[in-house]
Amino acid sequence: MIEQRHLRYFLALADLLHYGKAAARVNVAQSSLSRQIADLESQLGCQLFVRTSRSVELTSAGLELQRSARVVVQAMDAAIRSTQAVARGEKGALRIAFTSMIAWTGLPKLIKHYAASAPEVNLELSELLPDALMKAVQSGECDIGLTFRTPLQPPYHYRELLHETLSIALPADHRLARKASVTVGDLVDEPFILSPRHTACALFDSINELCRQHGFEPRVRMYTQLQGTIVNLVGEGLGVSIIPTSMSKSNPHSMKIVPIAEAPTVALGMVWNEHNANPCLAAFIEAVERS
Amino acid sequence: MIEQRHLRYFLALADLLHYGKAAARVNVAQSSLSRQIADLESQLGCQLFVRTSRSVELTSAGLELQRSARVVVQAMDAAIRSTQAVARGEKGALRIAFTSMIAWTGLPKLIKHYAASAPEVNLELSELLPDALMKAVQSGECDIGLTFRTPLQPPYHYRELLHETLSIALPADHRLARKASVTVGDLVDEPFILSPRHTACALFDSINELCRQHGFEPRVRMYTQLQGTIVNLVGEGLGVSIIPTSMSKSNPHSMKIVPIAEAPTVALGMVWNEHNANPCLAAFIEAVERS
DNA sequence: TAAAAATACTCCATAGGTATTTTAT
DNA sequence: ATAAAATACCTATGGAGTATTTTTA
Repeated sequence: MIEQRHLRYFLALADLLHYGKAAARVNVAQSSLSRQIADLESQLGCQLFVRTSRSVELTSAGLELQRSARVVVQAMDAAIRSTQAVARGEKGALRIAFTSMIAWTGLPKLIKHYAASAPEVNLELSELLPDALMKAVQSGECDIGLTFRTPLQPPYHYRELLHETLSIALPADHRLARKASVTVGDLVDEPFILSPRHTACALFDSINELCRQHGFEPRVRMYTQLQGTIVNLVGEGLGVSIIPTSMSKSNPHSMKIVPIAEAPTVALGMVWNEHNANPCLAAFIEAVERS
Repeated sequence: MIEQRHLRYFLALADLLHYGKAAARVNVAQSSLSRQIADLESQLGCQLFVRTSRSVELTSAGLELQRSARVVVQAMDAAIRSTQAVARGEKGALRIAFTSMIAWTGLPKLIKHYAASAPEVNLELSELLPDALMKAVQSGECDIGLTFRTPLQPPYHYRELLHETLSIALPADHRLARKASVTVGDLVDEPFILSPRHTACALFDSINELCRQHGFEPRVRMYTQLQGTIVNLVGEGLGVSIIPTSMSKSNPHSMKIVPIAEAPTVALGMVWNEHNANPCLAAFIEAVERS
């Protein structure tokens, strides 16, 4: 059977046209090269070289093999490289799911940083609500989820990436918006617009805790899943809310954003399944740890 | 070092996803295949399969290798095939030289026959005068020469392919053209138009011999190298000639062609150098022998 | 005669085979 | 309990090395 070895030896000899030098190039003794070339010729059933004791020349068949053997060894080289690149997570596809509000936080920067470090990885992004996102991570439909803090059991993992501060969001023409300072305590009796607990558990609990510290339970007039929708509804004057500060970018003119004295935060991070064998996932996690 | 063997075994396993069946396909024991795959994985430095005792599955790296390894083995296959095709003279280039008059004889049919049997061989045809043709064969500028009979010493060879009968060529309005029958003897005192001896030795000698049999030496009024030119000059009434009969096709209306009783012929054939290593040459000679 | 390819001979690494063990269902 | 992969162990092919012979310019 003709092996890569035969072709490598052959190419060295075809290039140098000297058994001794060609043998040195491929790091074997002259006799070994001689026998491998003879073996190759006998397997092909034709002469590849015309040799005298003073010169070695390619036959036309040899010339043809030189051309085509180069293709073979290059293909082998490329196969090894690309396979290793895939195994290292430098090539392939990574499916990232994120809750819609993530797009307004610092996480896009993180994805951008990863994308620059892995230019041959195709990213498939999908926007999902937090509970659908967890299902997607669990089912393997996506490799990484970017969402609110979510305590998980193995084989699922959560890794915290950043904290978003929370701010009070008031309609621009709200009576409180004219006051010099507003605190969470001022929101007693105000109608809240929030995401349901199952949609954004960590955020919901933070807000609830905050209100309880000021001695009241928020009166929730509307529940809606997307943070972007909350911002719009507040802007329309339908209520107040406590939102991740960066969400204010979404609708800056119709709202007043008031920082909160206690500087409460909501934690954001990534979730994944440790049994997910996509090498790009490990590379992603590593890239995130380095940045 | 990763060899073709590794890839062939890998492709079998990637295809069948079962060590026993894959081993059977490549005709080795299950244990051999198992160790070769393990060796391949260790040389690549990555897992190619996820195996349990009940199932074998490709990893993403394995999937990439399956794609790229197929390319490698196909390239190897193609390299072997094309090299052997060149060695058998089924692929490559054959440089054929011929004296101009050959184009009017039966030899084009022979070239056509060969060309059909060797569709991947590029033919490079060149028209040369007989002496230039011999030089081209000797220098290796061309592989085959089609010309008049030429006795040669090794390493050069002449092989006779066909005999062209000779005919008397008269201008259509010549006084002899009106006679019921014409023989070579009638050409005494007529001005001949011939090729110089060095240009078409065999033809020149045949004509001379013919005239001598009729008791005269031809009076050559004009020498010109190309047979086509002779035919035209005869047509113009500048003299008579004895030409290969098939040349009459070149200028049929202004000439009278008269068969010669003795049916003399001029021999045509091919010449080549036995040291010429172009495999297409051997294939050509063989094709000519078969036809 | 001298440079270089081919060959003779030896050694040992490893591909391949058989038999057995391990593993997960 | 069973199917299937991995492993242990053995054999022998053949790749590689050294030394020598052959070849031809």
